[in-house]
Amino acid sequence: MSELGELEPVARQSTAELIADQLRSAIMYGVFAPGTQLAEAELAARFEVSRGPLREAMQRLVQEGLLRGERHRGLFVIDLDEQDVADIYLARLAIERMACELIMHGNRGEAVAHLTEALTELVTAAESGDRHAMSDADQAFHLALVTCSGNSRLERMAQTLLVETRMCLAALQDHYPRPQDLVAEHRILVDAIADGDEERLLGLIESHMRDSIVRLRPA
Amino acid sequence: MSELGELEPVARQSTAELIADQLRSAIMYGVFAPGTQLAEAELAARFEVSRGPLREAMQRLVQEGLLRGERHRGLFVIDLDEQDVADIYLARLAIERMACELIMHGNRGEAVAHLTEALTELVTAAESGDRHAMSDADQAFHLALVTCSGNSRLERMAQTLLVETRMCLAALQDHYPRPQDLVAEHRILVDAIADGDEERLLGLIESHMRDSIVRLRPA
DNA sequence: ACCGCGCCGATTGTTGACAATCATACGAGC
DNA sequence: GCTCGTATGATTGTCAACAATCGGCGCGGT
Repeated sequence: MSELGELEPVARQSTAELIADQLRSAIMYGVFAPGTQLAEAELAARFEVSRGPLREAMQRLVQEGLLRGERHRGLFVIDLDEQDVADIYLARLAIERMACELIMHGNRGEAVAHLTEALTELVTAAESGDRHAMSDADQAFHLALVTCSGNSRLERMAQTLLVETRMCLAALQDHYPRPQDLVAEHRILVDAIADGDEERLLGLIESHMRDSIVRLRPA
Repeated sequence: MSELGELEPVARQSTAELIADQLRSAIMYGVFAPGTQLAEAELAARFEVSRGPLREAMQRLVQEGLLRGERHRGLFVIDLDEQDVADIYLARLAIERMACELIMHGNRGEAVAHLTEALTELVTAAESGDRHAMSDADQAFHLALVTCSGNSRLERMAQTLLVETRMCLAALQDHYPRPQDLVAEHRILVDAIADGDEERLLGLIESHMRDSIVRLRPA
């Protein structure tokens, strides 16, 4: 074979991780609305596993902060108030700002490549007018941004925060910007990176987040 | 009774959370060195619970990134290389920097009060010369800093990062600054907050983290 | 009518047993 | 002598049953 280096250990996710991914996705898209109780028996039956692995998966989400547990009563999807919205976006700002700095002082070229691709997806979604697809692309863009920083801890944190962001959008009637504005907002980010203009980039990210907070304020 | 508002719901932690806290602490202090496998049967016997709750607790730590799982093989404490050290401190910088900003634009007085108390503990520890106590106080100070920001998500992230920080210190022969320097480093942070000098504060936090990275470099 | 009490179904918490997989040691074959 | 295949013990993954707790209902008392 031509290259031997790209051989990776065969991915073996644990059952708990598989289930956690599905649950996280369901929570993210609002399949389980905030405050909803997750009944063990019912979910276990649906996933066709026993309650053991399911409980392991749910404990992961508790640790992640997506579920809140009341002893002997059950696990519930967290509810998000205005304070949470602000907390989430400010935490994202902290993470993504650092990611931007790392990108600017790291492999900028690769980041531009990946983000340009993510931006293309966003444009496609915007043209389709599908809000769901736009949100997906938006989320993917920001995750790509953090991934490009090369800091796996930032990436993990961003992942959770993006899920919570999506919960806000689902819960708060999706106060989303116009498609063309959404694209423009992200394009200028890529441009700033490509131009190597760190100061501008950091200002843009900050506006991006702070604007989102006020946009979602009058829930 | 004089005040009724301070009544809190009786704390009912789940068994998984209790166990997770103990395990996290053990990992943090290096009781389980990086790379060590956590044997279920042995730990379950030690905690005097069955493997069920123990596994739930361990899944929490996996989600937290403190354990790495290999299917059908077991769970292992993550190992930390030089890259991880940098990742951890830069992630901390992201979090704590934002915490500083929130404090400066929020309830500065309360923050100064809490941090001054934490600083006092640090001084006491420094005077005792006990490295362990100094690390504890150092960690408590930084956690207090993030807690004062009032952002629970930042707080949760900081908690995990501080555990990892401690792992670095334990693994890398505790390349720790001199006691008086440690105290000074933190005192100027409190001073900057008290003075309301945000720019200085942010610069200090950044130095604090970046210096730590280079200090731990020649492992 | 209202409050307290106790019962009952339902759900969560926990356990021990069973199945599947892995790591190691041993022996056969080349 | 080395490699490959196999048996074995140990550990993880999964499950179904048991125990404990919760929420709601009805009953009796005041």
